[in-house]
Amino acid sequence: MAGNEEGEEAGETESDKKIGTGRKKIEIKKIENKFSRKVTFSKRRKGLFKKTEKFCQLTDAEIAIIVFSNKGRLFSYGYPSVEHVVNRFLGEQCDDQSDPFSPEEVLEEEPLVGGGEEGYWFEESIDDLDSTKFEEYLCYLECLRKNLVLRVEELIMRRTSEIDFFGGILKLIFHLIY
Amino acid sequence: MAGNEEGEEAGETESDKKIGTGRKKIEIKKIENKFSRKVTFSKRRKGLFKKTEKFCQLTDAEIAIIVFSNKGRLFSYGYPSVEHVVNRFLGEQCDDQSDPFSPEEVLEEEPLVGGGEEGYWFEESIDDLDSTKFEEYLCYLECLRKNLVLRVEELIMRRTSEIDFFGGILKLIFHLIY
DNA sequence: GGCTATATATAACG
DNA sequence: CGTTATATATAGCC
Repeated sequence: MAGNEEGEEAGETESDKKIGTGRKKIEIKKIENKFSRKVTFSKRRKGLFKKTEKFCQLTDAEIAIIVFSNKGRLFSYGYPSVEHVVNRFLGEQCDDQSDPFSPEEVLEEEPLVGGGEEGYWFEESIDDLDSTKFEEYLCYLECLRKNLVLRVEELIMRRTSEIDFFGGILKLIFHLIY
Repeated sequence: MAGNEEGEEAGETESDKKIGTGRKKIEIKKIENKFSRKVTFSKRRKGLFKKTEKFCQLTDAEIAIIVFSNKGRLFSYGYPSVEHVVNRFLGEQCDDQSDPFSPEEVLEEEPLVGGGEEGYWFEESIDDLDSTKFEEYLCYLECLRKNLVLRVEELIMRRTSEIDFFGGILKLIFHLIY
């Protein structure tokens, strides 16, 4: 209330009423001044991450936020973790929720191969393996190929956008070889 | 200025001065009431995404934000795209960008495995194969895994554009399984 | 980094 | 979903 437009003249007898410093509305365009941009980046990034944190604490949502400054520095925050959310995101790519397909999870679970979590990553040559390990290893390779075929076919079947398709493939690859 | 403490009694002759509705400070804990949580989720998500957009427009940063509501709905925003940033993020995980690799073509050539053009696509169970074929098949699977690992690592090392990266992966997959 | 005035986001309500 | 009081974020300056 009582906003006298511009003139800020005379009669400033209040001692604890600092004037002349305040904020202006800025337009949302790239800040050209390098230094100002850096300052704004720092301040707003801090605010953004803080807001992000509050958001997921309040709403119990899973979230990932990844930022690269134009200088290339990486900042990220995630709940429960960036990787978790990113993986879930990549997994969702091949299975749209508007699709009345069977709602079973496609990625994200199943060891895929009989090797358990650690997988089979043998440094030795095949000859060094005893027959049991060898059989397991063979099964692993078998499963690798089969899963590859199945998953790729599955992905092809569904009509997702190209980029989604590729994202799913990438997730698949990592899942299978590591 | 002129904030009369509490008493808001009498003399409310201004017609366009609604009183009595305002906001309280809330504590940052999971909102237990399901409906309130949903409302807060919607409002804050909107605000968060808006802020995110302004942030990257002002500072020219690359950003990805991915949200899953506790009901499982996915929301995301990215500049230049979620996928781009996520991939850059995944790339950073294993290798720092200060590496100027040679720009030679990675894909497009080499049969990759000793199986010849037709590949090995066995319908029969392993037991039905004679020992020679079995060994060949084993070798094929071996090579499949090794090539997968090598190629993916190779692709990750090099900083090619996103679409090239995915395109390469896709070609690789088809090459390996068909 | 801290400060202050102002712009923005948003809780409680209709 | 619109409104309004209030909490928060932050531009400009130190």
